[in-house]
Amino acid sequence: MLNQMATLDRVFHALSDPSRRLMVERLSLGPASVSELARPLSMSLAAVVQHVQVLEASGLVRSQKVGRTRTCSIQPAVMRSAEQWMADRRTSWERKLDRLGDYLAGTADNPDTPAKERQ
Amino acid sequence: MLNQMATLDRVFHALSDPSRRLMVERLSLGPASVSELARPLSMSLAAVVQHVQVLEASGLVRSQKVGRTRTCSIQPAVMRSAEQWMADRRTSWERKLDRLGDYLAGTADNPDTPAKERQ
DNA sequence: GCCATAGTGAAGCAATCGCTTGACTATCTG
DNA sequence: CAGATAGTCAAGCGATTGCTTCACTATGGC
Repeated sequence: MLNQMATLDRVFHALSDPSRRLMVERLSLGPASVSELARPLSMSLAAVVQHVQVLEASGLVRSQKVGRTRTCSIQPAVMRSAEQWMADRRTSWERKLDRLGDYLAGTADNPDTPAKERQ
Repeated sequence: MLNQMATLDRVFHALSDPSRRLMVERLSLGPASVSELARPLSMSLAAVVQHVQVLEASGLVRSQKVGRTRTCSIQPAVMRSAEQWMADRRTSWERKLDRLGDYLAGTADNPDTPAKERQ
């Protein structure tokens, strides 16, 4: 729960960069080498390697070197946990809105009901 | 699609900070003032205001000032679109893995099948 | 063996981040 | 009205980002 916090830091930070998101999009179609990831990116290969390191540190991507090429692939676990974090907060808020809607509908003909929310 | 990119930048960046995520968690329970958001955070009120501005610029949070207090609340739309982005990439990758599994299972007794993947 | 390919490591640099402080402005409350 | 509360604005500062360049080390194909 303490470490989970730092993981979410890294995952959201990793995804906050458009070049890194492009790499993830490419990798969602299948594994790729670093040079393959670099191809559409108009920046030095060294810069791409640094992006790969950020993705790898976040747990979103795993890579292994075979011969002289490093092949990267997606690791869906932490992606799912970041999704889950967002879904939990969002649905919590949306359920709250729904309950408020029900409350307002239920008290429309009974306006003297106290403002305290129902469970 | 061009603007969507920049929005995702801001949303993921906004969520990459633990203090801002804590604010979102608080807000998922219901609206709150800036001071309320500041309470558990051991930093100056000015810093909290800056965090609120980041959240607001991302579209995750909306706020309005009444009297001297600014009340913040969650705006679930962009949260959902960030979730969707992740889910799309993750499921694309997972479906790919599934097809690979099917392929390997289907050709277990027919190892001469070419390596090209099936559609 | 030679040369192109694929990556690594380190230094450096401008821009951005997260935060502080201090001065200031409203808005309530007694 | 006096003082506390809630927030705003701006300057500044150290740390981190996202790059670059240069030098270097494998590895692979002819």
